Amino acid sequence: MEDAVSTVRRARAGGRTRSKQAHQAVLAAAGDLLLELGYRQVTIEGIAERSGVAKSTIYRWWRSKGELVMEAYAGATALVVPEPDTGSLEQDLVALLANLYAAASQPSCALMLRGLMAEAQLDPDFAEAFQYWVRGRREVVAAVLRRGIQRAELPPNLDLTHAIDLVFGPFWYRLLVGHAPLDPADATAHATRLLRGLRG
Amino acid sequence: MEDAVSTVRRARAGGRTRSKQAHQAVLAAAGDLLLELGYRQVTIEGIAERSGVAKSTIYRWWRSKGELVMEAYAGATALVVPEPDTGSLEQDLVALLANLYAAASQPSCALMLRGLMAEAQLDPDFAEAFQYWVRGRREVVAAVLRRGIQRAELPPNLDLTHAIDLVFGPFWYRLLVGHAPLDPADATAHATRLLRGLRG
Amino acid sequence: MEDAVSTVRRARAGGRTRSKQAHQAVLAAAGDLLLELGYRQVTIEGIAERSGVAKSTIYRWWRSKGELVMEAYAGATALVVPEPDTGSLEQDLVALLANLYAAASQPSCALMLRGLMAEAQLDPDFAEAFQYWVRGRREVVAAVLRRGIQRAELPPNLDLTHAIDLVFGPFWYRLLVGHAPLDPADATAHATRLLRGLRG
Amino acid sequence: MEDAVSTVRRARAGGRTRSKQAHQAVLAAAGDLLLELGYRQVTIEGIAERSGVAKSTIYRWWRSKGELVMEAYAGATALVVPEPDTGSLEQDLVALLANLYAAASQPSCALMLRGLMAEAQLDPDFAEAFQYWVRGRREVVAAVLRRGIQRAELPPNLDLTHAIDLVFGPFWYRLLVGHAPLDPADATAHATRLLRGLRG
DNA sequence: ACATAACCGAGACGGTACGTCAGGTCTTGAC
DNA sequence: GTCAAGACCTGACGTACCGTCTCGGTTATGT
Repeated sequence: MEDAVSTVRRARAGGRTRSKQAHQAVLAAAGDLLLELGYRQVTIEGIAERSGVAKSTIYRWWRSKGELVMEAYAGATALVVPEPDTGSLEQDLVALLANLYAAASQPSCALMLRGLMAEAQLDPDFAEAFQYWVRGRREVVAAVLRRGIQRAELPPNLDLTHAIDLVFGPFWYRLLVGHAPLDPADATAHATRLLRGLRG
Repeated sequence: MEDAVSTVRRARAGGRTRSKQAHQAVLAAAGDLLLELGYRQVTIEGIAERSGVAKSTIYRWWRSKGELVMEAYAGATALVVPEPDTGSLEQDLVALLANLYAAASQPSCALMLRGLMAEAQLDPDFAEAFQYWVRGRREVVAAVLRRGIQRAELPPNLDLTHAIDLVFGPFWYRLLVGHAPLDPADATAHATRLLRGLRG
Repeated sequence: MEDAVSTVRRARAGGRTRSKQAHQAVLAAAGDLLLELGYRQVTIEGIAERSGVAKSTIYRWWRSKGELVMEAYAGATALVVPEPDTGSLEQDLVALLANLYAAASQPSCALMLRGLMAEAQLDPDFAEAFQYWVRGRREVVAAVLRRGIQRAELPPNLDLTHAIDLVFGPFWYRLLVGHAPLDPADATAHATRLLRGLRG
Repeated sequence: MEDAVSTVRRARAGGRTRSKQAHQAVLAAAGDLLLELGYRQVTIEGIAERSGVAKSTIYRWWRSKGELVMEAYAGATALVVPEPDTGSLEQDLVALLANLYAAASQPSCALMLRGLMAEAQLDPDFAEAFQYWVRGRREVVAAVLRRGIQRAELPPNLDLTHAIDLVFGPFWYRLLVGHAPLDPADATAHATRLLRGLRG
């Protein structure tokens, strides 16, 4: 993951190799500070100080705060939305949504997700990276839905894009607006209503 | 609307009256700059310069950029999502969503909405004002759905909160992530799928 | 004193009369704040708040902080340097200097004097008012010295201006630089050396 | 001189070296503006603009306007009052005072000195720096007087502090109050009267 | 083995905007 | 006509971070 985002930048031709230690320290410090302060209060300078890594070193490897935070978060979240495969579409969706809701119930995780979404609105460069990540999450759901189509649990002409929007949309909306809590218990209701809408 | 947000601050007891002119100039400048530059690039100093109003005067009436922008936007958007009442739940929803999608198709409007949502993630104070506004929008939909229940187009035990999330959630999600265009033509499909999900 | 500085400004022609109360409150507040905070920290706004008098009212009667402070201080200091007349030049000078040193030993008085001198350096308008006051003090010493000349204790061709500079100069210098304390006990030594210099 | 005031701040341990160019530009701009506008009208922002150096860089090296001006002036004035050594006390004093009066006759120099003295009254931190500088000037005079004592031109029990006050006091007093011009021709008279006072 | 080049720390630098403060002017309405 | 209240423009304040740029010093190759 790391490499995909920030390494493979120039062909090596001698010279000191990149310090894994500095790299880790930066990501760790970024993660810690995000949890402590929230996205906006986190600054590159703060991360530099906390991690003991020079500001210029950070700028060498990440172009912006958003990109850095993205990477700091990417590893952790890989586990969060594993692709379920229970044999039943409904159970798959329930599992998936339950996972999602559970993750977002952790305040730290919720804060990060909200900060990332905010940054994506404000920084076009970061938006691209963020969208790339989102597409990955969407693909997981797409796979589940495709299996549902194969099993004839869903109509073959289903508009996948819209369908996936119905999975993630209400979740993000509630996460971002905060008008109601994100209770993992709601995952089942969400999934049920969702399925009814998708089935012709 | 304006008054609800920033006036009624202290009862008049002598003193020069607040300049309507300055107030308007600030909101106008804020609106213009938002369209030109996008949320992040807009600064209080820029607004002050453009409007010819002193920075301190701006800070007297608005605590943050977000609050100001909120007010600048609130008036304009009041028209955008009027409550439809066609006699048919489906047509009401279609009208409502079509309006929503149409508004968001204007890049300027989309930019504003995204900026506001971002700010709400980053500034707790602003989040409150934003949520207040969002609740207003939600209430419009709630009224539509309640009429649907009265007409027995929807089950009486419908969870309104979840239902409204299904209306706004996919819309905002697509607006914020930008993985697919917000085509007003999709409003009908969205409404249809939605209704199927809501009807027991 | 007060009137000389700030009243007799416009011929009265009906209307509400000037509030003596406001006037006193301002001077009192100014005096208090000067002692509490020192010259620089005192602001017109602070005086307005403390005295309960409107800022605009203050500006109506005094053109600047310096002028106000000057007036606040003028009454009090009238007592400080009364003209001594003991019959002996030496004793007159000792009395005069002792008075001076004693006044400056009070921190509050020292602070005021230093603030006034500072303001005089920075504001030409105020400098004029300040110089007017200083000339009054100098005249007191001039009278003492003239009596000394009459009694033949001093040469008749004495340069009074230089002579008075020798009286006040070292005093102010020490007060302003603060390199050594202003001990009233030093007044005698100062007077003695002074006399020796003045006598041909 | 410069180093004593603002450099030798932290031992080099990596990091870009301080820009002599920026340093000089700031001092030059400060000097120019002082002459053009006078102490009070000079602002850090003005100096930043004139010098082309960022405000933050100025604040990095000087804590206040006074400190900066002090340094801007300190170098220039080092030459102004060199220690005279003519072999005769009287001639030494005359030379010294003539120098002093001549410097203060230049309006620019007078303005600076007055501004520095004012600032010293208003800012305790600056007062310390100013006093340090004053002590240096005093030490020059002390050396002259000590030679006078060695040559038995002055009594051995002379109170040096008071003596030096008599040298600088009347000078500063006249400079600050402005009741009479500072004519270099007066230096001789001043010195004469002074000596008479000091000699037992 | 040792030069080369990329790495890294420190931190100075020019910037931009921040949010605050006080100054001084003006307007309103009560007395 | 004076006064308290307080809105207003102005301008400077001192701070925080930004992203860039030297520095001096430290590794790992790769020849």
